[in-house]
Amino acid sequence: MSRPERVSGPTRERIAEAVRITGYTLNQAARSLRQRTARTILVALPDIGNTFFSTILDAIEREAALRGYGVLVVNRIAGDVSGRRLHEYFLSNRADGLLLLDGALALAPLLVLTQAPANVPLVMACEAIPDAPFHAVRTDNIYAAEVATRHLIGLGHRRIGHIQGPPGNVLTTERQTGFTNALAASGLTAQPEWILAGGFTMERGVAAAEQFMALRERPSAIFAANDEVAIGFLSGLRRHGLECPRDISVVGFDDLAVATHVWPPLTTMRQPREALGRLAAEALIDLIEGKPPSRVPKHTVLSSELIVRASTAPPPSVSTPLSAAS
Amino acid sequence: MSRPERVSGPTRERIAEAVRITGYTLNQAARSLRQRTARTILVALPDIGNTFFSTILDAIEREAALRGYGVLVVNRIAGDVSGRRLHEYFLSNRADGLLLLDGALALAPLLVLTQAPANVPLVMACEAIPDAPFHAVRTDNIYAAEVATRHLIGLGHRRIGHIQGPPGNVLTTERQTGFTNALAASGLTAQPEWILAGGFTMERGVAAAEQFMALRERPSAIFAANDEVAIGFLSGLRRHGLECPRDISVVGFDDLAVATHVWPPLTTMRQPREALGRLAAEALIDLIEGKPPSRVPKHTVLSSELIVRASTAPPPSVSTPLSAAS
DNA sequence: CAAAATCGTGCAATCGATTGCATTACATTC
DNA sequence: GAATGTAATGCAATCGATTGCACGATTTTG
Repeated sequence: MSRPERVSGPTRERIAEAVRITGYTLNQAARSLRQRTARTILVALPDIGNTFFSTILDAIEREAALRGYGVLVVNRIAGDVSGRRLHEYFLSNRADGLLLLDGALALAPLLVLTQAPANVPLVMACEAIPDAPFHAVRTDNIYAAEVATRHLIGLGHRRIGHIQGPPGNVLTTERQTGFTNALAASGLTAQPEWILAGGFTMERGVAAAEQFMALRERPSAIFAANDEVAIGFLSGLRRHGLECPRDISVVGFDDLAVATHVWPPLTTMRQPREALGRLAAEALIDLIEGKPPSRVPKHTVLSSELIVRASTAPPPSVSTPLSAAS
Repeated sequence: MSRPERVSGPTRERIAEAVRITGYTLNQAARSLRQRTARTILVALPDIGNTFFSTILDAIEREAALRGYGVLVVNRIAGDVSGRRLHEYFLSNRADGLLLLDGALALAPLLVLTQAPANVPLVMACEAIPDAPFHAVRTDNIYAAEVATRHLIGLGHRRIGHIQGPPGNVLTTERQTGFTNALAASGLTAQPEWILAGGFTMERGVAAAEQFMALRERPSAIFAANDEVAIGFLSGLRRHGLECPRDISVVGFDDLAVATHVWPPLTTMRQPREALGRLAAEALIDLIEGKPPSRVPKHTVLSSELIVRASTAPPPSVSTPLSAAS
């Protein structure tokens, strides 16, 4: 069944006919055993419940199905420090490759997994562990954060703060770096207390709002590490009577579907989630099926796009923005 | 390895030791082939990208992992009318059971799947196909819709409308039935044009808002089939300058995480999503591992809870609500 | 103490598709 | 026509864990 080109045309037809009549279907377990292949990829996520990831998972599943692969999911892998759970899937031959959407895992167990003798094909998506020798499909977070921050500067804001992502996450570092870069390029700096502890959840956004309200001197604009934390932040501010964008401007990151529908509609950096998922799945399956992978891990870098909505406006004191058009 | 009780204590220890030294792990493909079992369940979803489902998937994955099962996901199965894709997973022995979260599938192919000779264990979750002989874990949608509608009536609303779910979905019918029941019990009826075409997405909610704005006589309150459509509806109304709850009250359904953080925070029926997912996975795995299933399919019915937030208030004209406390 | 029952271990067959080699049939070349 | 080559088919071995039976050792029972 796996190499029909070996038999002649007529015979192939006879076989197809027999398959039709008897309703034969290939037993995947037997094939897996013999071929040492599972036609399945394992997708490891930090949190399926998060729309950001579930949309990407959607794209992954679609691409994988097209190429005849099943998709196994493991969620909340962060707790699995030793990578034990992931290892088991491969040692037991249940999956052919790993698509990793969590940059917070320990590097060592992953190296063990990808190097001889295991040699598990691995592609990281969205969150790439820095300097790790893995293929990755990601966006340029530093640059995108610069664009977001420049947007605020362009509107005339001078006191600009940042809500961080979760501690220890690559994206947190990158987005904050872009933020700082953009400020520096305009000769601005953020007070240390304007860097608010955050995370990637709405609850953390609410907490950041409390932290914000307690500030002596408040920024007039905030660049939030993602949409969820931005939405929570806005919701928290509202309880204190602050209004966006009248009192404060907020930029998010991701462009979740809900970002257009909250009030005010959120200005944000749109990440090409569909493409991220699709390309990552493609890359992984190519790696699985292809020749031995090139020694240098390839990074595919997609770009994000600024989507301007109503959550950003010139600061209260400035009536004529310096370069709002940019 | 699969029945350690067959060997004596000392021997078992020696084996454990050998496993440790050699780093042996069981080849799942070989076991699957011999045992005709995959230790994997297949979860079929209408849309992973939707938070509602992804949260449930989260719970399913957790429960499955506890019991040593992997989770394969198939998304957007609605397009697969013949059930071909689902069939293949079982014919090829890749999964031991099916957890179906989509009530919109054709019944016939599912019956073929669950009956001899295939006999695939199947549990439906959330959306149970009516009168189908399958086990199910679900909530009482009719009753919950009644509760939601009664809440509006209790606030003093008399002109109450409904945004429907997607056509052909069980939940659409059930929630509308509960809505109509509650009105009838209070001697009220909804004008036919107050029943707005909707769906389960924010986009449909925006469209429903347009439909709403075009009405001659507008309801003072709306019961929406779910939170997403409610959020889209509110967002659409805002563009026309209508304010909630001043001009209109809205009740949603599901209690998505974002429901607290939109403006105004949404009054909604909370569905126990974590429990739905967990119990469904439990039921399915019991079915897979257990004795031949009882001939009568069992429905586990969980209840939803009214969460009152700021999107509902007495109607503009009524200053003293009749029984707002209820 | 013999007979019966129980327990533990060893062994060969099995699940079903794939794989590479051996064999046969047929076409091509000198 | 013989020799060489190619294409198609047949066949047995293989992947690795499980399964049930057979056998020997040990304990229980009459």
